[in-house]
Amino acid sequence: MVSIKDVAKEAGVAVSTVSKVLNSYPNVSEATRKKVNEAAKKLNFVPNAVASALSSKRVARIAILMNQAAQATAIDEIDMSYISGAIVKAKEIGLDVITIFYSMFEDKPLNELIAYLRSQSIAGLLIYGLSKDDDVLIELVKSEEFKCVVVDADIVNERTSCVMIDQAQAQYDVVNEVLKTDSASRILYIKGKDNGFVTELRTAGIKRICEERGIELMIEQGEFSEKKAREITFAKAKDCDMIVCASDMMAIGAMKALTEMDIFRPVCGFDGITLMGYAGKQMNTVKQDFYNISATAVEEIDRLRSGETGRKVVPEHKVVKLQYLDIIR
Amino acid sequence: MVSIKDVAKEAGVAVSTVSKVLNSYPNVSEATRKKVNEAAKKLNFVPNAVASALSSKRVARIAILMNQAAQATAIDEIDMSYISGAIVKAKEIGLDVITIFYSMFEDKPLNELIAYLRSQSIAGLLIYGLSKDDDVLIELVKSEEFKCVVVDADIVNERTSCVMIDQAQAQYDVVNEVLKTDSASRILYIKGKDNGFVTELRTAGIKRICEERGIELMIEQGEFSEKKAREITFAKAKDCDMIVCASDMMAIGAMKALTEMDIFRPVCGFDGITLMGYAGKQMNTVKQDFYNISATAVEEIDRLRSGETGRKVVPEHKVVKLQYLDIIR
DNA sequence: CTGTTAGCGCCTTCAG
DNA sequence: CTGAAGGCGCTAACAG
Repeated sequence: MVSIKDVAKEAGVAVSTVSKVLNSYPNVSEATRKKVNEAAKKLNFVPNAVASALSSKRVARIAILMNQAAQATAIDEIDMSYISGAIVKAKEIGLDVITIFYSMFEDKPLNELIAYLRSQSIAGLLIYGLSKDDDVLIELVKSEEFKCVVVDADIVNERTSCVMIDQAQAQYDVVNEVLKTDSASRILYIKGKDNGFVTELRTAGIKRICEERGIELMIEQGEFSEKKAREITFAKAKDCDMIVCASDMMAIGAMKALTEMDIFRPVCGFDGITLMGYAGKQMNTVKQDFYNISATAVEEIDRLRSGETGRKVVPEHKVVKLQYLDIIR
Repeated sequence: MVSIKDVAKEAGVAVSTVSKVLNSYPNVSEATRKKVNEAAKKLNFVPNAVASALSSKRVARIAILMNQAAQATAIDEIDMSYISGAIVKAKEIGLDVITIFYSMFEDKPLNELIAYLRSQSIAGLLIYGLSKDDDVLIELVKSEEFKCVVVDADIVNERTSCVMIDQAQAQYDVVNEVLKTDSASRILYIKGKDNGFVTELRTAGIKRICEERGIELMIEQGEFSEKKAREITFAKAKDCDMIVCASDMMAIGAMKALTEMDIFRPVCGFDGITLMGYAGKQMNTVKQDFYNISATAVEEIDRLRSGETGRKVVPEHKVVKLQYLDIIR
């Protein structure tokens, strides 16, 4: 392995000078800068990021914490978008990224998690898919041991920002959109798990529009589960004239049930995943841009790293109509 | 930050002794071992993996190279399984993992990629989704600059292993399975892109079974694209009595076309993704266990790291019948 | 069995 | 503007 020392020798300068060139310090003459660069190129020198981090005590390493089961699921599209958005943006900014599934620390106590993260010289955490049940993780965030950015959970403190769309408004908007083409007097709303951070927010959104329009609202708890939504739809669809679901997977379940029952009700989902196209011919949904949300989260962690204090970031959302033909590529 | 030195002082021993305890060297008395551990716990000491790596020159860091577009797709389930399988197994073995999308190095020359990997002290590479067009990556593997494990591409050399199921046999098996319940005299085979490493292998599999059974075979190139498969099906389905696709996405396209045409043909896919359940009521497929394939790949890279030479690893495959009800959870 | 002593490769004052 | 020297936190001979 060719080191900074070899480059120094080759260029006929001191190692410190090479280091300065590498880190583009201002006070180096153009002549020596050139000499050093040429020597580096000639020797095919590659700086060692590990040594650099150790020496400078400047770690630019963040961890992506995901709530991913070992089992693959059909909604991995969301997680995958989160991951790639984060990784690409992080590389752009010059941050090193490691991905961690928090199922790997399932029964482990908080201090073990912290120890692992510290041993890995993690400077910041990006947390996805958090629910109110994840005590250890929530403690972790609240401990303010690390700079954190939490996606889709409303936690903010000195060292923690959160990134989430305006859930209530989004739920309002998607229903508003459907009501432009379909009328409703009784809506069946299949909400998410009570331990989800977004459940109440979305529920508030649909409540508001129903009140405004004088629409009757039946709320059921679908656990974010396709199967549960399917069952609920079987039981309740006949009593309503529109079905609104707090997630795409539940919307798919509802759609399948309607197909089997052979009745029609407008249905809308929430996440805007490609998979929606397979559920039926057409469906309204909030289109969340997970890739960009994740990129935003990385920018936010960078901001925290530079000493700024935590805040709430609210990306834009859109409402779209997904149809089968949209997704054929 | 509390370091090994602080622990040494607290325990009243030398730093080297602490180091030995940490790395569980044999020649340390039980008494001092205990002293050190207590001191470490008391000071809440966490070893610095970066420093350790630098000092020992023993880097246990691998990179996952993925061919993932920025755009999310419906088949992310596969990539996600690959990623989680690799990360979980790597943590088990004690390997550090970073994920890289090779789209990030799209137009960059080989040496830049190598420089990046070297700067990150990468000891081994896990490569997924490689096609024959990826010249730079193939060069990278052939350069033997890093230990590599390539998934689903038949490249082996001194420092490179590959992991892939027996593609020909799998394609044979799935058709064989369908033929147990449906007879066919003319099969439409929608194969993958010619630049794919598995395309010819799978094609060989179906050719063999058709020859054995005296079944006529029509082969079309579907580019692994749902849309293309759909078009092909529209054009050719009437001339055949069974459709076999070299990927699930193409099978879904074929299924959709059949539905629209309102005709029935047995269809089979290849990957066994959940999404298949949305395409139709029932479909045969090769069930690849991506999670475990990826875990196997990590084990293989660990083996290479320990000095063994490259080889080909062939995991088991299964044939299953996927139906909508299977996937409801 | 334990401690001393060099580094790993790089960064960073501080003199010159 | 450049170089010498002292670490960063840890490991690895080598003595003792």
